[in-house]
Amino acid sequence: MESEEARPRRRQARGERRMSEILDAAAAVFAEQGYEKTTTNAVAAAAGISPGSLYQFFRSKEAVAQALADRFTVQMRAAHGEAFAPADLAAMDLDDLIDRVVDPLVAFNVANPGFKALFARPDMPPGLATAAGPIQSALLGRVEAILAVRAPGLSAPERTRSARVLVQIFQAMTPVVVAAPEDEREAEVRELKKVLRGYLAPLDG
Amino acid sequence: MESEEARPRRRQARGERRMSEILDAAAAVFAEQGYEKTTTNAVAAAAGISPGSLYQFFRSKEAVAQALADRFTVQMRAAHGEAFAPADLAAMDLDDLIDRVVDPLVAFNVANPGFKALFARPDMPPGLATAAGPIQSALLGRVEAILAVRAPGLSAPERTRSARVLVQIFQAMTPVVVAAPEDEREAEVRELKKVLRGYLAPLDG
Amino acid sequence: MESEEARPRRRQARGERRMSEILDAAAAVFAEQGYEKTTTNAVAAAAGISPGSLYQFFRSKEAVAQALADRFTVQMRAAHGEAFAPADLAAMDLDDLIDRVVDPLVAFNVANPGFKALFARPDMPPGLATAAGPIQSALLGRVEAILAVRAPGLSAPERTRSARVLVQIFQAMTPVVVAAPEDEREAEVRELKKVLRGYLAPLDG
Amino acid sequence: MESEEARPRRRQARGERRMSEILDAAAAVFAEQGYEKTTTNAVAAAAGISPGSLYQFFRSKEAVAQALADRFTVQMRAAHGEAFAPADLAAMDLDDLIDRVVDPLVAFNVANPGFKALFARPDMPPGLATAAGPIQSALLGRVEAILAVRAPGLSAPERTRSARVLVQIFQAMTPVVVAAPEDEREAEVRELKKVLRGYLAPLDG
DNA sequence: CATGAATGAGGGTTCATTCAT
DNA sequence: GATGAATGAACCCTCATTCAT
Repeated sequence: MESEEARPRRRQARGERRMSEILDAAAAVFAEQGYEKTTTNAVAAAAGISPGSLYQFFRSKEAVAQALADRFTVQMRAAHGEAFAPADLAAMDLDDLIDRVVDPLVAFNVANPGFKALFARPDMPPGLATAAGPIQSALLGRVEAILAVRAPGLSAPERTRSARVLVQIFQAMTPVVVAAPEDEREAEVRELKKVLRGYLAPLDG
Repeated sequence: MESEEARPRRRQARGERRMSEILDAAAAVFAEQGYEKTTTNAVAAAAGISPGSLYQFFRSKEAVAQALADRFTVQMRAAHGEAFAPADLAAMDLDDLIDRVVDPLVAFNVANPGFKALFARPDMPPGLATAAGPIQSALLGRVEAILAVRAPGLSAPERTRSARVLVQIFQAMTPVVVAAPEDEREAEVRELKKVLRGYLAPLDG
Repeated sequence: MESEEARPRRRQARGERRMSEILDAAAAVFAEQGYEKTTTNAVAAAAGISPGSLYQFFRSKEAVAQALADRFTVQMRAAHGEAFAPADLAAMDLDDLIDRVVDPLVAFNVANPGFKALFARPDMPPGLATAAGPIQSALLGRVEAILAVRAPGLSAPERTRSARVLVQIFQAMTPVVVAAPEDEREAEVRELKKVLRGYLAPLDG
Repeated sequence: MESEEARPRRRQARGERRMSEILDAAAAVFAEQGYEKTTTNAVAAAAGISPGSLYQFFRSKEAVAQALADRFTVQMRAAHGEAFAPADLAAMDLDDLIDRVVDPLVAFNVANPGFKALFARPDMPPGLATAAGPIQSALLGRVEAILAVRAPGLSAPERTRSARVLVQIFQAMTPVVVAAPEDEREAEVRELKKVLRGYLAPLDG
């Protein structure tokens, strides 16, 4: 028999797990079909549940995407967590710095092929307010923080713009890296880093 | 009354014009709504024709997108036509070269905001075979040609890869440039060029 | 070949006819199933068209109900049109007056069994703002006008209230009259008139 | 610990209480939303139980409505119980008689706003067989009994019909009375009584 | 060729009901 | 008995496409 406390917690745990499973399924389907062509029924089926059940956890298709994006944000933040510790940022070699930032991000993207489907949603009403918003800003903030240390000569607006450019580059090249066959991936990553270095080097104090 | 010969030709000419008008309308609607959210009826209405008529010229919505992409390819090719004339490529200053290539492309993208809606279609079934394929390869070929002249040390596969990287960068940053308010566009373009130069400089013979 | 003027008019005429057919079908289905249980697909099927076609004429199920209510209003107004001519209202015998008002209304309700399904929609959000609103106010206004002539002693608020009572009575008894087998209908109508007369006689100047 | 005999009885008592609570909740929700728009989950939530539990007491949504109607019938019967005691019916003043019958009924309706939601259900398949059936017949029988005393000249069928008319009137006007702001209620009730008296007076022996 | 009404499969979502715990 | 997650049929509505005129 369950203790009075254990029951709700277990219930909740089960719910959390289900939500997670649904998001896993959604990530897979979004990755394969894109956001618009993805059916909620397809997501439900991929999650092994009925369409009705999906709506017990998420109010709408959009809410699923939102939650998935949120989860990606959290996961990504965790994925490269200490990479941005400002402690040794100043002294580090530029190449090392780039490795430290890029490698976990690439690993994350490779491990989460559904990510890009939400990261760049093109069919959204207003210009930039996609579900990717939070993800983007998370990255942006960190890159800006790095620039503040490594390129102190930049004015605030310049720093913001440069950060945006770097994130943009990363976003642009990531799909190619992810889509590349495993044995070419390394080479693609090298190119990505070259681009970043080429842009960063002149700024680097 | 029309001559027996003139009639078909005129017919054809009228048809061409109609197709062009439809594509104009499609470009506008795609630009505003994105590919998936665009309805064929909306395109027909924007073109001032009936839905049935649209299907007299294009087999499907996809075919409209395809044709539009093709037209963009041709227009773009024309837009920067002689920029790639190999004559003086070898001797030119790198910054000048970049200007020569980038400026017309940017101008084209600014003038054709519908372009990017097809250029980066995320909801397409197979990995990369979007309607943008032809556009991309057109660009790719030219960039490769330039690299062949400016970076003769590169092996063929390296050249291909580098060209792809350059095109990728361009594609990634173009939407930002296009979306930027007019008075900031110049600055965005400068950043784009910085990125390209940063990547190209080490390769440049 | 159609004249330039005839074409749009004929088109429009066809559209009007279709709308009318849909409303006929809707009236039948509403009458049989009630508003909530009525399916738009059922209405379309009853009208001999596809679900999609229905939506070419009406934006939503609600819009169908609205249009039907409007049509009923117009038809009903026409049905007893001159019955309310104020000319001879003053001199007329009370029983005759009641006959003049009630008979056409009853005939209308018998001929339009779908009417009551919209006339008293219980599942609508706000208290009284159903599609029947206009119908009710149409009747109300006319009854008030009659009272102004026949019961000049009533104050304006009293007149309004009395009119509402009369309309209420009529609404309440109409479903019974309509549902009654043909050979009992006459008797039911007599009762209805008795009720009305019983309420009106003391007011009648 | 419960005695072997007490247990089942207590169980049953608890069950009765639960059922009653559910019906309370149902009455409230039906009153607010109407029958069709009311969800069983909403009723369960309002009753503070789970959807599954609701179905332990009632076979279906319809069964809940039925039981609620039954309970209303019983309550109403009790509410005006002795009002119909035939003892002094014959001698009573007509106005007094009406007061005696109407006042408790009005009070009951005011106190049970959910009543009317079931009393006049429009979306029911067959002509008249709504959940209100029993309620109606209960009232009907009593009114008929009164008429038998007060209007002995009426034939049996006439009596039945007249009773139905009276009940109909009452039903029609009750929603208005209930919905009226408190300070206008009295006036509405007066009108209702006027209607009833106007119809009854000629029949009254 | 043009038209635009017509089509109908399918999408997102709801809700009465069931069932494993 | 109680729970509440799970179910799945069905609803309203959209839109790419067709076809009679």
